[in-house]
Amino acid sequence: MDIQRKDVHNSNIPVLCQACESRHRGVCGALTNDQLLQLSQHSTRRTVEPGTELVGESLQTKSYSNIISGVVKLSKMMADGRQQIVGLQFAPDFLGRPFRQENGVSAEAATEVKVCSFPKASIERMIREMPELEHKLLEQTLTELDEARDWMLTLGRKTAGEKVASFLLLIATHAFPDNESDTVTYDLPMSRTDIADFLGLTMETVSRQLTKLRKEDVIRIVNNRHVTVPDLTRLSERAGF
Amino acid sequence: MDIQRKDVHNSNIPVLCQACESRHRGVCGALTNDQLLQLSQHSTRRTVEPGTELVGESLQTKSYSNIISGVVKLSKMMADGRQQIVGLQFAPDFLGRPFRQENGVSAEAATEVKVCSFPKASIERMIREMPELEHKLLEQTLTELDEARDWMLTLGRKTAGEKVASFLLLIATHAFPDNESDTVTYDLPMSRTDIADFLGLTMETVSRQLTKLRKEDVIRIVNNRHVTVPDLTRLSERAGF
DNA sequence: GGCTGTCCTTGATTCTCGTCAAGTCAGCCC
DNA sequence: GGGCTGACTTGACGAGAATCAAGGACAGCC
Repeated sequence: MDIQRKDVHNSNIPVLCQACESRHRGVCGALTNDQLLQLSQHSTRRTVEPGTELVGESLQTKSYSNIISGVVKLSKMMADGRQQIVGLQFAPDFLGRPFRQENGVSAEAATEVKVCSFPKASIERMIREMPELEHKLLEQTLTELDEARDWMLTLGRKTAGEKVASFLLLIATHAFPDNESDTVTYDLPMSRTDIADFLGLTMETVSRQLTKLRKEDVIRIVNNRHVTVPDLTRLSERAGF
Repeated sequence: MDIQRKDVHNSNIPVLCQACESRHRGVCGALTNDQLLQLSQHSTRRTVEPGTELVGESLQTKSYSNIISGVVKLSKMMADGRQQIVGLQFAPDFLGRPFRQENGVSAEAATEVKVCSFPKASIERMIREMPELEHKLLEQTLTELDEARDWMLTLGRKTAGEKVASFLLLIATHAFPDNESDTVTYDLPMSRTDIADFLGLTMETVSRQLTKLRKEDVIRIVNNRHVTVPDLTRLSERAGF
């Protein structure tokens, strides 16, 4: 009976949304099935290649998106070309700056990324009608602010070695948020150049520090991207904790 | 008549709130006079000396505050004592991390600071009842996130000289948000050590860069703290813009 | 197989900023 | 006045990361 009820229940949920993380951990969790249905009629799903610009400084934001899978990098650039990645976003994060145009931040797919996009107007109307949706947004924004401040400590006060270890640790924890074990394997979502832009270093320094960690068996790397951390505690000591 | 009406109108506003910036640009703007009255009955005003800890990692947050005047610094510290200031807050900012305990950030008065504090429970109840209040909080949080990301670019990619100029510019624009003229005079709200902790530098480097800017007449300094910027455009070029 | 381009690593050198150590200056107390 | 303190400045030196320059490793392509 219970199972049947659940089936009936699920049948009200738009097909697109049925397996979507955003319904659980993301902002869509604030919506009723009816609202979800209504929104899903205006939403479009797409898969984009690494390097695709999702929110540009030029490209005016006409829509918001949920990240279904993949990693998006947010970056800022100076007039002379110096670049800094100011945040990474993972599924099921909400992408877009409500109530204001993006403050000189551009968003680009770091890996292959699946997104679900809605028109700006639909979301803004729903926000006004559904305080619970705004609450979810506030929660996510506060989390992003905490993460930004953690990273400021990394940028301002850590050595190159600690920075690289901090990055490896960040990816490890975000790729497997519920990981219990002390060992973990994953693919780096970005190039050495991107890592350098995230850490405020040069590509060469990142490479040297990775080599150092590899030689001291804190990590193992195959194919430049595939990383194994045999002992997360040891990595986290290297990160300055 | 109009004047009279305004007087009557004002008489409903709690005395404490009548001249308070938070009612205009801050979160209290979301409240009706009745709600303001209700809240003000539980609120306390106090003035604290520079150096006072307002939100500690130890000290559990039992209350939220509005900053009435002065500057508050938010900082994070590593196990070995390295410190990074991750944000500055000015009147009429809201102080405190809703819905969660502070994520290892401590808040300390940089200057003499006046705050208006309310019990955690009162605010959280009002947030549930008043979506408009939550909206204000979201607005402030988004602004803080933008500022944090701007600062990440400064920390990660600017030279010592550009960092110090960026700091002087930040204070100039926050001290006089509506300044039209190209010249401005103000007091630095913090010591060289604090500035260094904000910029990810050492005290000595900050001092040398200030001297350099002074010798090249980009700024003038008297009494270590009192700064005059004769030409904001020139300062902002030095900051990397 | 060789060719090309991209991404990454490694080495040599330079330079910015941190470290360590004096030295200056204003305020304060006696 | 003299000495003390704390905040800041200045100088000499060195370490760590940037820069400049080759040199692999690997995939795609002919």
